[in-house]
Amino acid sequence: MSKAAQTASDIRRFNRFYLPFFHLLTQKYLNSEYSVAEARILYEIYDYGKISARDIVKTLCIDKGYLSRMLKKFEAGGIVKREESGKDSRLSEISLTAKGKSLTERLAAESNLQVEKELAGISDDDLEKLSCHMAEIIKILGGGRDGDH
Amino acid sequence: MSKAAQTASDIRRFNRFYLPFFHLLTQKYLNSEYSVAEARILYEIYDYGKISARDIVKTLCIDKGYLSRMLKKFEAGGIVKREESGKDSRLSEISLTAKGKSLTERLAAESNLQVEKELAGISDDDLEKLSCHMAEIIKILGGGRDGDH
DNA sequence: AAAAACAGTTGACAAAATCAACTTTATATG
DNA sequence: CATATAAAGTTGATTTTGTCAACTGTTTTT
Repeated sequence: MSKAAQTASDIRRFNRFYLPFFHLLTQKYLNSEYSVAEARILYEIYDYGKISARDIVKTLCIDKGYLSRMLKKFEAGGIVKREESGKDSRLSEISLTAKGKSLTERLAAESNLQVEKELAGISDDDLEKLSCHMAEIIKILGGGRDGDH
Repeated sequence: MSKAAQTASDIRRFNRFYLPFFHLLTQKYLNSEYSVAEARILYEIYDYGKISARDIVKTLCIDKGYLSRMLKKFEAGGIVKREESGKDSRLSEISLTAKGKSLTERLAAESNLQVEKELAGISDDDLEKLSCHMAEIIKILGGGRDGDH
């Protein structure tokens, strides 16, 4: 068995433990009234400030029709706003309203709290190690850009 | 900010990187004709050899009606079989047929291959480290039972 | 023996996601 | 320039996925 095959097996074992541990297999986002897909879209817009639907489709790999409807719903709810892009009138610049920003921040905070709950009983020392191991994994797999919220 | 809150934030950053990296946010299982939920059920039965619907519901946290239908479909497809439990006639002992076993093994193999593909270009040394970091995370979070396939 | 709890099935329904057709605007090619 | 081609986004139809509650038959509790 190759090293890569062995590692793949280890990774899958990790996934089988890790995903259910943090409830990462559900479709509702936490206790909230939003789906995971919706939350991801909100985070994406939050991260970029201004972004086109096209780019959301690309980075999140979701159907453009599906996204279109969600954005419509968000707009109706006063969560996102759209302005025509000056250059290309097909594109719209999507951004969060003040309400949308605070909603997204609230969701992030709740998500953090939810994760925090699972960490109860773990020593500060081990928590530190946890962070390090994760950072190392990201480094090895080639990540490490993008900010947090 | 508490250590736990800081760690929660790190974990969420990890998740945002890790989940899309291994395509863990989709509902279709790989290229296969099975959903993630179906694959998880198959793995569960595979792991236990014989298991009741009740226990699948408990460990996977899915709706029993939903499961009932999936099992019906699996049975119709010759993938699982059910026998009445001797003791309690309400329960049925669910197990995989030979066909179901080879299907599950095929899915696992494909999943492994899929993961392996993402590992291309990483040195054996780093792969080793990857496995270690993951094992450490599992240890810290309190896991470490169950086998692999 | 009656009541309560449990395993599983089914029907009705809601939510999530996909697919293809279509409109409008921009870009490429002759 | 003109026409073809492609891209961004919208919409309708449909499928897939998941939820909820009612119901049947069985076991356990009291």
